[in-house]
Amino acid sequence: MPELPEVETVANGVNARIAGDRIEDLWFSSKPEPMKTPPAAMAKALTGRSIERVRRVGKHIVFDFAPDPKREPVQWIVHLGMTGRLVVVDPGVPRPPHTHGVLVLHSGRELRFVDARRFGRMGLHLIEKAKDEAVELPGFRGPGTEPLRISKVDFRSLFHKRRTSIKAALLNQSLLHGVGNIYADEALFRAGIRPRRMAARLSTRELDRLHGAVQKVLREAIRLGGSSVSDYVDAAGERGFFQLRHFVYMRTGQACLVCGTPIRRLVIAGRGTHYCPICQH
DNA sequence: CATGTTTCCTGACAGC
DNA sequence: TGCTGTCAGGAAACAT
Repeated sequence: MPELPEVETVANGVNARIAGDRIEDLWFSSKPEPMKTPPAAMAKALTGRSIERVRRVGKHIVFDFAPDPKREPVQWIVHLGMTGRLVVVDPGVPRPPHTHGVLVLHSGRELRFVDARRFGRMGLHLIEKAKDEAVELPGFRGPGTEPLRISKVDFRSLFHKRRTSIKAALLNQSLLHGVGNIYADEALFRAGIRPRRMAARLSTRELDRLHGAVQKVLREAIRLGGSSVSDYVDAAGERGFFQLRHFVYMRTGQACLVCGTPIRRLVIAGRGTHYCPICQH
């Protein structure tokens, strides 16, 4: 499931392959769920555009285009949801099932959005002024704060009044953007904090430890190409390796890698939550 | 406003 | 073998 490290890996991979290419043609499936913007409007706005850069903002993938004085500035935004894939393929490769969007590029290659479960989204963002950070497309949530850039002080103030569990707060994208279920569990383990603790009751020291753990775990995961837990692959179809470094996620009943105690599972905010009852307090 | 719960989807898997 | 039921979860929509 794509969280910040997986989305970053995909965005960088797509960028490396198609930056500078031009959109010649577009195709979209008839499934309404993945479309934040009607397909006809997306096709009209994007045909002929030159792709300047592809980058990650939060869990969103943002496509920036070369300025065109005759046309309104736009961005194309893709969210991978649970099972979404964005892959660049050479001409002639058969389209797999659950393909919902295809950009046919000038080079002949295709950028495809494939998503079995249809939790992913594609949409157009009309911009008046080019904005570097914000994703304000109606229907797409604002970016919250980038966890890799937030300072210790800002991190503390994000959570210190929240009367909910720290796990739920970490998953709240209007606070921190990009942390999902895997990295919330892994960061809480590394910080030695139980997921059910109320955010507002954490000490400054604990919040500082969590700040460090979130950044460390995300950086390490980016370095390893993300976690391939279900079917995640990057833009070249390669799996990541961070799943080999998981201490708790999906390890219910298995021995804690630090103390040997069986890992426990509970449900918080509707998500499976994994922790060590000895290492985390 | 803040927080909790339900819903959308299909593939994988367990159990019979 | 093939069916049924359960589970996985990001985030919008809805409820409290």
